[in-house]
Amino acid sequence: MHSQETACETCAVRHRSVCGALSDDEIVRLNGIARFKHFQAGSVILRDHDQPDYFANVVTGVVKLTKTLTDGRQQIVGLQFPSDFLGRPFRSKSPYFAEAANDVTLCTFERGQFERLVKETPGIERRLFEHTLDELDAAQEWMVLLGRKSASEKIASFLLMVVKRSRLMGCTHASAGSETGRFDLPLSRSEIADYLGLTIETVSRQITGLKRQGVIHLDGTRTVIVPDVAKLEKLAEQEKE
Amino acid sequence: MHSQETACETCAVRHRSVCGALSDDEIVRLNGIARFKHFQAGSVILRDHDQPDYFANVVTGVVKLTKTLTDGRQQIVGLQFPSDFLGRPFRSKSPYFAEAANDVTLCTFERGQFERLVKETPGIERRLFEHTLDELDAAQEWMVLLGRKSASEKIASFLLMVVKRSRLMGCTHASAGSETGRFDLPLSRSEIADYLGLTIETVSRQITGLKRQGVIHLDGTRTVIVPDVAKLEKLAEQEKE
DNA sequence: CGAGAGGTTGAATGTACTCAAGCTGGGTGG
DNA sequence: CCACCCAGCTTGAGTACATTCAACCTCTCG
Repeated sequence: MHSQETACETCAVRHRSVCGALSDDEIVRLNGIARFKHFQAGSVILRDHDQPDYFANVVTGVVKLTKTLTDGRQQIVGLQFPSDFLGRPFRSKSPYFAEAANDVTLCTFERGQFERLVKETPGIERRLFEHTLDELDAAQEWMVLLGRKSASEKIASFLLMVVKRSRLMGCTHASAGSETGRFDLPLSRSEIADYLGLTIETVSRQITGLKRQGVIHLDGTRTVIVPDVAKLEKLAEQEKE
Repeated sequence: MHSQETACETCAVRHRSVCGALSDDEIVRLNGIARFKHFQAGSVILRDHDQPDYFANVVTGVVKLTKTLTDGRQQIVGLQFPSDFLGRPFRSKSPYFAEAANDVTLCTFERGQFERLVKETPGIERRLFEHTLDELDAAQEWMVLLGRKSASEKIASFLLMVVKRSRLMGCTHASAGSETGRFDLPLSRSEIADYLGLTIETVSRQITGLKRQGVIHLDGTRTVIVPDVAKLEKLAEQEKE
């Protein structure tokens, strides 16, 4: 892990991230306290119950947030994609463990400096609030998945979510009416299991099932091709309305 | 459901709710736009995908927030107790369906007026933000429960959560070292099932099990006595650390 | 007293889990 | 270059936990 200078003007996630709120001269100030940090897959970003010493935007890669029971059972309680914010403002202890799911680049802001900047720039706080609301929406949708969906619906919903988040960064193609997607899974089978409240074997079986049905194709074990996203949507059992 | 005047000075939840942020003269302004509304058990407070026309603090009773799949499966994604806030600021549509679990009193603020007040009183926005962070923490803890806990652990965790929330309003007694609790369940068996991702029969069996073990006593079907809270905690399988 | 909602209990079933073996592909060393 | 190793993944067989289906209980209300 090493740090380097940033350049907000050319930042790929600027408009989607909390920085989208800032005027040009505010960006200059932020630029002053921002540092890129790189993490390779699997490395720890934030220990639970620790006081984090920086906040961050995810620039590339995916960060997984996990909680663990005393006997070791794990649950992923959130995935942070590029443009998502990392860290709980106004909270001294992190409620979860944050880890790089694949290679990750963060745009970090030293805690004290960032908090000062937030105080002087009301637009940022509002933006942080909006991001927190998005996170809450995502968590509550996931509660429906965890509590009420079958294994196959869980897998379909998960793939769908990854398609949608990848699409934001431009990886899907609308071809002849039906949408097509091709993307890399940011998680291993066992991590998918921890995200969906399943075991690794069940995840594997369900993915194999979707492959047999022709709903997805696999290239290797991580790359997924979805010939018809609508078909996947039907299997995911969406929310009412 | 009917409305009536409020008196913030004597409000039981004032210091815990978002109003805790306000100075005396701000409270006077808020008092001007606040109206109590009563809902009897089972009545609809907020339809999903509707634009709500007011925000509210829960004053008494419990509000359940549910999401429903197209085929009717339900999941409760949140319970709002006295002092909790109801409504998503900066969002036009409610992501969930809100219903009075038991008889409920809300302290409501008409949408437009409240948004104006928030704009002029930065302390309120911060307070709303803090409440949203609490809600997010609760949601992510519940994800662990839904994804990774067994039926008996789920029931124990649920009872424990109700004990803790009831204790805040003063319903437990510390007697001779071990804590004792006596409280009414705000939910029916079938609602508990929808909160824990179980069926009503499983909920019933697990409660019977706890009763047989002597971990809880029942007075009627809704009133629970917990002779030793610590025993319940052991069965709930807490989070690490 | 009968009806009905909410709750409990029992028996059978099924979905996802556990345990175990086997496969695959990338990396290492002889 | 090939053999080997190992982690990650897949597949199979048997099991367990929660579900489903069904009957019955209990309390309240008309």
